[in-house]
Amino acid sequence: MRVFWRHGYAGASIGTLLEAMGISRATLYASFGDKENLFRQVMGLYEQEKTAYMVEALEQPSARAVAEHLLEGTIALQTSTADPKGSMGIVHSLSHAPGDDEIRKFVVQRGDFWREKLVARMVRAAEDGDFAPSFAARSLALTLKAATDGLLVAAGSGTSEAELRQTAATFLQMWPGR
Amino acid sequence: MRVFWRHGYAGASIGTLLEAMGISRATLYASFGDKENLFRQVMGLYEQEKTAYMVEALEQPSARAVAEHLLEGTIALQTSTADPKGSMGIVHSLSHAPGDDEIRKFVVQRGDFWREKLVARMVRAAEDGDFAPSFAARSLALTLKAATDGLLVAAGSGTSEAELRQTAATFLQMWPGR
DNA sequence: TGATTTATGGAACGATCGGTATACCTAGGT
DNA sequence: ACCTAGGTATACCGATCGTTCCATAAATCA
Repeated sequence: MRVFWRHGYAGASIGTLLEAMGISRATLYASFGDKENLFRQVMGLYEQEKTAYMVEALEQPSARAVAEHLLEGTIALQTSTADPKGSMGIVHSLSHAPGDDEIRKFVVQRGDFWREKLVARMVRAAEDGDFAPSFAARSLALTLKAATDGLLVAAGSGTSEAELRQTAATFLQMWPGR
Repeated sequence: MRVFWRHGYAGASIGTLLEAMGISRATLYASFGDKENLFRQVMGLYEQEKTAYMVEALEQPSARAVAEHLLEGTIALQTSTADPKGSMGIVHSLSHAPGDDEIRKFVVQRGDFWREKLVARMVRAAEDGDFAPSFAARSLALTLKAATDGLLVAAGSGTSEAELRQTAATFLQMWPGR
């Protein structure tokens, strides 16, 4: 997972994957079929292990709490010294190298799924009166998504955790109250 | 430029570049040296042709006007049918494929340059009293940068111009007044 | 013990990559 | 008429890629 995360699908060579997994070439192909199939299973592991905070965030009681939890989870994902920086999803959703087409579609589809979950949550928050009616629920969700994606891009280019936290705090300062 | 933009450095093969440029292999190597040098010159063209709106944005009279111009320019960059979606800078700043190291450093360095320009502009805006003193100028700049990067990520994954505009409008709605 | 599964190391495959070298062509200047 | 500069087409180089195949060794189990 970390090899794909760090180097991207095309940049992760079979040899590098074998070394990291500690198995032989034949075993990999017998167990996973091919590289693309392996990546799909890896994405499942990534969502399960690394983006569980998204589920928790959606369960928060208010729009602000959702935003707080989502931003905090995004930053926490960048604090591990063992894991690569940035987002595995974003890296692959932007990869338009020839041959990466199926991979890109797959990853974008996963991203769309979570985006719509967030939109739905903000629609409910609007009904709860969590923010002023002058704000469109869907747009507010997309703005929050853009903010977390922006943080992940910044993290991937080497921005420090402290600066990420300040950025997130400022975004929350801008976040509309009821 | 569009070949690098669409496919990324590693994904842009020499053959594809030759076809797009309409020259022969020997001419390319005689004129540009190697692929990396060609890319550096392409990045210069990109900044000059496609990101001129950043300079204009920094010249706007208020923090809000800067944000408006920056967001508008970011979205306008995504409206061309001839150009690829997303940002050439972001795509390459996240590419950690082996051999892309020098390219990544170069692009990240360009991004840092513009980020600091934006920070400096927001510091001046703070002195002008463009927003409440409870907001930190640097963090506000980073938040704006995160928002534009988030928009570019969304655009790269196929988000429509209409939704990008609504997202930008909502962000501006959140933007602090004086 | 003997049979079966599952792993291994290693060779080989066709394809593609960035980059180089060679031979030929053509327009312009003196 | 001749030389030169800069273009093209084409073949080739070594390296790396994902993938397949094969003979063999280790572990599992009736």
